[in-house]
Amino acid sequence: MSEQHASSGSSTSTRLARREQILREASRLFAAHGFHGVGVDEIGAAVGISGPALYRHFAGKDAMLTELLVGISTRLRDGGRQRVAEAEAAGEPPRAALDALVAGHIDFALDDRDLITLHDRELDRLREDDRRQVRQLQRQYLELWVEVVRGVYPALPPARARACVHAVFGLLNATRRLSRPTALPDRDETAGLLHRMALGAFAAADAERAR
Amino acid sequence: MSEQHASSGSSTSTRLARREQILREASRLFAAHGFHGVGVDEIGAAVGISGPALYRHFAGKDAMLTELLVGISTRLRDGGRQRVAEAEAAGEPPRAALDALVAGHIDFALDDRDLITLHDRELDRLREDDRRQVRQLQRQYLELWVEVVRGVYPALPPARARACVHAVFGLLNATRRLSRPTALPDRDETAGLLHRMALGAFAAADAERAR
DNA sequence: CACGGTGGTTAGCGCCCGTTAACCTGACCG
DNA sequence: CGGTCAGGTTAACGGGCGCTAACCACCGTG
Repeated sequence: MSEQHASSGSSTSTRLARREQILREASRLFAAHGFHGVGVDEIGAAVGISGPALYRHFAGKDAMLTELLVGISTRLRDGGRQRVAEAEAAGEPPRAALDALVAGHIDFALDDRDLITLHDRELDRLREDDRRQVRQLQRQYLELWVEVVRGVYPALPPARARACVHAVFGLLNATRRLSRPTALPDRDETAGLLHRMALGAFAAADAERAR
Repeated sequence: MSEQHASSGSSTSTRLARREQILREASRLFAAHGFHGVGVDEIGAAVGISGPALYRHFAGKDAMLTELLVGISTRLRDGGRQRVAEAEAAGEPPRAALDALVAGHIDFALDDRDLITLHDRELDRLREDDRRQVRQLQRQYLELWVEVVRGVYPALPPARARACVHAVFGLLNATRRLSRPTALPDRDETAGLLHRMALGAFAAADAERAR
């Protein structure tokens, strides 16, 4: 309401930077200790301010988690849609769209590990209406995948395709577990490995149909 | 200390049943709301007693989570070892041992969904020494898989094999997400699908070596 | 029949947490 | 130069939490 006429340039930019800084640290802490395991004082300390000062930027602790989850779900869905649209506009075969989806998800999982963790761990900590919104975004992202997968493997029944996509999400999101301690051997190498494993899993799921 | 001479038969059995009942409900609640999101009164209410009565059976809330995580990790490791030993004793090829591992893990993931959830979500809520114990059990289970996988795909370097096993764990553990709402189409069908996807992922990981 | 132990109960304590209140400061602006 | 306001501070409050204390009922045994 009161941000229509952004007054001074520098103050606005610093304010936005502070907000993003808080969100980044909050996502790190939530991913490490769980939403209920992190106190507001802890989040404040992580950005150099202390405790209640966070309420100058967010309505409350819940609001931070909500913004994180809505943001990540939206980015995943929109990024996926854009990649699929680009592949289709280029007149490429369905396989190329699936490649683009897989590559995009892997980039996301490798670059924003904390957010991926929150994304499938802390959904139930949201208020009812926010949870519904995030779930809708997640479902739209999933259905996008299902359509593309069924384009590549038309014989796969929808329910089974949905299960496959869930399973591949699990495979790709396992990134958070492996690259933590082992100082990932090489980013591109890991990405390529995950990419081929995901495609191999889909292919094997389709092969099952012809048993 | 005081349990050497188990006195009355019936009281012992009911006591053990009550303990297991508590653990079952606690795992369900922890999986649903997170360790910090569940109160002891809530756990007590789930088994028909109220609040502090739990302290007749467990030293505290932490002890319940510890027992759950140690139990599941031990079961996974020992079950895996037994299956591999049986396959090798029968003189079957390495592929059979991998099949047995995959099938065992799928059974576990389908039958004990809550425990699988806790297993990779709430590890960091343990006290330092307990966490180390659970992590060691998990690592032994993982290394068992790595050995078997390398038996099937000898050209796969160890570090990469380890990453593959992590990824496949993620794929198999994604069960918890899919069978919740969709009233899983059919248990055996789901198990078969996951089984083939896991094997397909491994095969694709090996194929990458020959790029 | 007294009695000890097992497994409950309710009351309450101390602590921590999310949030609000009241106050302060420094930058920008008329 | 005075005023406004964004963005901090500390103090405090209310509630919920894990856990302990104190008490009690039942039940099998000497």
